[in-house]
Amino acid sequence: MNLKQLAQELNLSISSVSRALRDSKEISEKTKKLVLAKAKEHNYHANHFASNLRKQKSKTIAVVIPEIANNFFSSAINGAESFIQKKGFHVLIYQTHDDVQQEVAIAKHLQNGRVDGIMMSLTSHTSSIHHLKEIQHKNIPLVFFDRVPHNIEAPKITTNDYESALKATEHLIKNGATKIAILCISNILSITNNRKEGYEAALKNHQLKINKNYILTCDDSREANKQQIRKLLSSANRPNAIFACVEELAICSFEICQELGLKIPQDIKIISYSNLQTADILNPSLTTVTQPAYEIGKEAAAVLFKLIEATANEKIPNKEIVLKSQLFVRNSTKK
Amino acid sequence: MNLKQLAQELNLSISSVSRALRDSKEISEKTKKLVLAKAKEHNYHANHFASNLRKQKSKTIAVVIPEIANNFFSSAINGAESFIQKKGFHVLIYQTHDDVQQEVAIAKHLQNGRVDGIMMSLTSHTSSIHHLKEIQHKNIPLVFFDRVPHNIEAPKITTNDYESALKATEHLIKNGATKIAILCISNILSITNNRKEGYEAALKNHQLKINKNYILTCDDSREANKQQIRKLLSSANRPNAIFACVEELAICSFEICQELGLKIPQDIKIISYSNLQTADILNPSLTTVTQPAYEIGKEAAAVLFKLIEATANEKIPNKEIVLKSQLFVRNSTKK
DNA sequence: CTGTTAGCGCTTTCAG
DNA sequence: CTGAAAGCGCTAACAG
Repeated sequence: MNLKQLAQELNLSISSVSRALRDSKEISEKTKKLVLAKAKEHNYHANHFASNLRKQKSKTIAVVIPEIANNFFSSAINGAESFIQKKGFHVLIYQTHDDVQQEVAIAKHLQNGRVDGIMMSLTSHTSSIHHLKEIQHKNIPLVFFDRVPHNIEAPKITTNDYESALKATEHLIKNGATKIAILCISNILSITNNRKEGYEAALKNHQLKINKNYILTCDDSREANKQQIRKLLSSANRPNAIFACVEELAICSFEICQELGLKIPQDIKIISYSNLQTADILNPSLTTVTQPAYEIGKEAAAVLFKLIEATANEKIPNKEIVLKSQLFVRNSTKK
Repeated sequence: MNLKQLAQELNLSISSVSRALRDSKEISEKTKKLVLAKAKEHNYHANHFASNLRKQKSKTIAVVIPEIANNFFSSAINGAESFIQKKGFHVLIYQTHDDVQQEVAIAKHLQNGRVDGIMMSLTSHTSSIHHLKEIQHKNIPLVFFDRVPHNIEAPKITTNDYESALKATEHLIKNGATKIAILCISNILSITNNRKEGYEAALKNHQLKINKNYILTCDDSREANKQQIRKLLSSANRPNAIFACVEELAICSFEICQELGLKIPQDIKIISYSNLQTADILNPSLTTVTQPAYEIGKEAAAVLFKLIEATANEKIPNKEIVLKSQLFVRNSTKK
């Protein structure tokens, strides 16, 4: 069922029917009703591709993230969607699985014009930004969030990793920790660097030495990470606290502690960046620093729409918006 | 940059360029190379809408789920995507937020032909299936997973809720539970009914009476649910075990236990259906029954592609495929 | 208020 | 092997 057939049945021209369906004020109420009724009767829905081709816009936004089965990103999507939906747009989700090649492939694909805007969070290994520049050259509005590139001009929404890490580390120090290890992920990402810097600043502020052996850089291999942590926690000079940059590493640490018979928090305190909303309930010994995932997604979407709705002559500043993380200590926040 | 412009620059016809780009064997290797080089130079990408309009297919699949920020569904999407991507298709995700109206709106929207197939998991309140029938009438391949309707002919992928609930309840009984409560969600959903039936069967098998007061039907209001559980656990005849049909209800129970000073598992044992992969690590006192979320998504996608790839005369049976859940007891499964 | 018409950019016969 | 041309279904400028 298409416009042509509808028009024939109604003895109207295609354009009148089209206009009636789109509630144009050039059409009389009477015809509108007639058309609407017929359309409903035949369960007519305008072809998406034809109208998009004609209008050169799709009312859809692409969200590119490393992994969907990740509490942070799924919450961020939720925030983004809440905004996008209000605008009557749709969401197309692409996962890179933290693989640069896939990120590049997706970036190429998105140049075909199927979306009106793109929200992106990079893989841990993205260093070349050629594929991102290409998108910008095609004038497709582009906003980065969380895992953002530092060498490209574009709006970026991030959290204050530095400050949060500093607070988290200080929390450990205040609770008696003296030898604090940090578990990082890939150090290409700015989030890792910021978190590490916050950690180091906290140590300095409290006259604690930075011990290189206490700084672990982990990767995607769970077993290798556990081995590193095991070595650290079995060593003569083992730390009495751990700051995990991501939850996965905190969980690995839990397992190693159990393996080695170390008690939490007596023998060793653990604090973690976490986006598993229920983590603190499921495990009272885990103190967490929580990123406002939902808000980041929502804010990124809001900025993206500013770009989309901006007229050609208007210029939106490419500033970085920094949202605050929350230190979430179970004892002090629960009644 | 479009075909026309490319053709002009190359002194070729539009159709030749189009063919070359799609690697047609009607084109000489020489011209192909020329075309490919030019295309790359100009960073050309075929317009998605134009080619879809022409070909009447989009190589994209819609996945409709209640909520993305939910471990089960995000894992299911992951499984689906792994399959869909291999086929060179894309994924369009729609959230209903467990709202029937939104589900209907999405179903209507998807009739515009923007996707080649649909995977769907219903809201807890979907009872009318008119909007689902409409999709079928438009001959858009449709597959249901997890939250499936019982009164419509279509492929459905589910887990064996009955058997899993039975095993979970028996696990409690074997560990000394005699008064077992069940926390259900909306009883329109077949999953709830199956889980309840499994629970009841286990009780019968062990000569335990079914106590109506021990069967709670919860809804979307966290506070109301907690109030119900609080009442149950403060009552004179309080149960010594709980089987939670969803994790959220287990977490509520934890909180109430803490509030009332009940010890787990001494005073009360809790077992839960759970899809939070890390739940057992984060909380050793929680025994879980885990659905194979990833596999469900993957299987649903596989079945959907059978429908998509089936020729008109072929018929794919609309049978329900049941995947097995896993009982996940920390002590017995960890080394 | 309604109709005619010219494309949007691409694929695909059909004709050479 | 290459080109001309029709048309996917819709929208919007233009004409009445």
